[in-house]
Amino acid sequence: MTEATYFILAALLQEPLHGYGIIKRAGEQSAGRVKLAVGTLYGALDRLAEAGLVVIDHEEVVDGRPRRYYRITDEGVTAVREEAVRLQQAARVVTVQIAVMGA
Amino acid sequence: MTEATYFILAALLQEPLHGYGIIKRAGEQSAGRVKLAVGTLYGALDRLAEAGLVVIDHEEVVDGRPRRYYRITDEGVTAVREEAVRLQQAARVVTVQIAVMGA
DNA sequence: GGACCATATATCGGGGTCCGATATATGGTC
DNA sequence: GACCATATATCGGACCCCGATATATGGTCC
Repeated sequence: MTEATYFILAALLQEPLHGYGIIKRAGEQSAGRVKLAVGTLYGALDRLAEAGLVVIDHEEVVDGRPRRYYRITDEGVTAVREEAVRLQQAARVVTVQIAVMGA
Repeated sequence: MTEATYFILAALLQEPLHGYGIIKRAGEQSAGRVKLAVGTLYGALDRLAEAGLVVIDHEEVVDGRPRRYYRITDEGVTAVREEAVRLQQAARVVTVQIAVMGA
């Protein structure tokens, strides 16, 4: 799983969001470090939807323009949880070694 | 930093290794999850060397074939340590939210 | 002896992903 | 009027991964 898809799924854990909302949420959750580009977002959302990790929750029309809300699926929650474990383990590989160096 | 470059740097933390040794070490450190492809390795090593995160430590000749040992630089150690922190924080973004969901 | 695998380096090309640029549209601020 | 935030969508360039391929040796297995 790429970093972009990971943060998209993470952004959707609380509630369904539309595209622009995902970008903002991902920025908030990472303290500004992650800035999803729009070109990244829509391509990644298409792939996630095809993989069944997200689905379209509902669509609204605001100011005459459509707004599409995406919802994470149970499968998506499982996938992002497993990825979090992998990231945690990857981080440990380095931190443990550096801790030993310092000792 | 991509996952491949991260695990290459992690593999070099203990001691200088040659290409094939890096592949094996990365596999060991990740309990078999990370399998660096050779095509990935040499391209990534070139980029890391250009960025100054690794340098060629020395070259040996074994059975008439050269064996090139790469060493991580201080800059490389700093970079991989910072990346470990980022991975840790990224993992937390998900684990904290899921913990709250369960509560 | 031949097949296969581990060791070992190197390159090439295809494919996937990221992301800035661009287009389009509205409403608010300065 | 200019600019920015909000909002969706697409395209192309750039970057990176990785399997395939080439080359070479030594060991194991049948």
